[in-house]
Amino acid sequence: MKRGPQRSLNPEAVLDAALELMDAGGLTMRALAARVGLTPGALYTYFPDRAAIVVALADRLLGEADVGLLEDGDREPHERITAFALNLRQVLMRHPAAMPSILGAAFSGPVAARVGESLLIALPDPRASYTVMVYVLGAVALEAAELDAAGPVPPEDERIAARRAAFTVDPALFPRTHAAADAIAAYISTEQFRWGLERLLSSL
Amino acid sequence: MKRGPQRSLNPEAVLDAALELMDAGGLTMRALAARVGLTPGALYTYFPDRAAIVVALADRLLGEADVGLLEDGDREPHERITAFALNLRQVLMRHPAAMPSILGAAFSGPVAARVGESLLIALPDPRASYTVMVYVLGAVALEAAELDAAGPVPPEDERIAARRAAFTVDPALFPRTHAAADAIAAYISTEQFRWGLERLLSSL
DNA sequence: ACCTGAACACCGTTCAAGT
DNA sequence: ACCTGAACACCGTTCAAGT
Repeated sequence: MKRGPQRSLNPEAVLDAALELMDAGGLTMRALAARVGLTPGALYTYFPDRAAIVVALADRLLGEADVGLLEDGDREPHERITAFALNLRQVLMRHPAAMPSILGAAFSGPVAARVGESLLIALPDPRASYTVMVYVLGAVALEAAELDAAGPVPPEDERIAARRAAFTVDPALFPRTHAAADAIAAYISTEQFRWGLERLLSSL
Repeated sequence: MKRGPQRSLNPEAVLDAALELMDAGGLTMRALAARVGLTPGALYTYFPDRAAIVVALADRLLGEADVGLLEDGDREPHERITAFALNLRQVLMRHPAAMPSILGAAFSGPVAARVGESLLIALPDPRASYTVMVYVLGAVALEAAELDAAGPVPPEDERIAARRAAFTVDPALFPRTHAAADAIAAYISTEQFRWGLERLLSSL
């Protein structure tokens, strides 16, 4: 749905373009200006600086997660948290290049407060809530880190196969690592994510 | 131990200077060259590009953690892992500005293999090992993210007090968050880190 | 208020030329 | 092999001037 330079421009339209550029591997003020049909300097009418754009983008992405999953009264709390964690991981992995921004800005924005509150509904102990958030964001950060900045995200099974093929260690030096090669290749799998989350939740 | 331009320069000396610049909040090839008494172009004799310097730096930092803590046969596995996790957190928090690089490159370097192998000694199930690593790196990433890029890291109690003072949410909209303000301010505390880790380990 | 055009003070990287 | 000097192709941000 490319539209070229907009007739009437608003901050949301600028963010749309910024996200596309970030996904494509390079968000610069100059590229962003060109994308929305503006001169670089004109962007400063909409945002004070580049950092503000990145923060707004992070908050918007976090907002795409479905916090309603946490508040579904018909399901067990652990079930709700698992559903939300899987959903959040999926949402964030649609834009892996934005993950560093999420980590850098996640809990300052208005949407972060909404996520935190909903999490406390399902998991009233704040220490437990934060531990879950640490796990989810940590797992996604490590998963996103090994993706090419540019280009679409390959299917999970392809990424695992690529990890397995590329994996080599000296069996003499690292025997346990060598023996665990299959499991290590699958570190980024949904199954691993779910396994760790289940372990964690079972003690919270 | 400032020495100015070196007589004989090696890659390690370049990395020393690079780490200082990263801690100071800005690692650029030009600043790095000036720091070691070189012209920017000369750096490409030591490293192929800036990314290679960052990766080497990340691996070096990870190497400062004491993997021996994981292999101490006299102590319980969970005790060893706790000691190592606290040590790794401490080591990484000495250079918070390098944390994005750690996340971005942590498991490609040679030192990462050593850490992984040692972790498998204390925690033989690779899925469990990875879950611990996700927790530690996730917690440190979130803690490091809210620090100023430049300048030294303030003491933990000061950082918690600052978080508490800055914390405000609408009690009507976010009642649980409002009630948990003290615990939320302490999310970055050693106590919270230890609490989450203990919960996690108790089920692994 | 919104935007242009032009400038300022930077970047990373390359490369002929020197030693 | 190591390094300089100079250039190339970029950056983010500011600001007078226009509408």
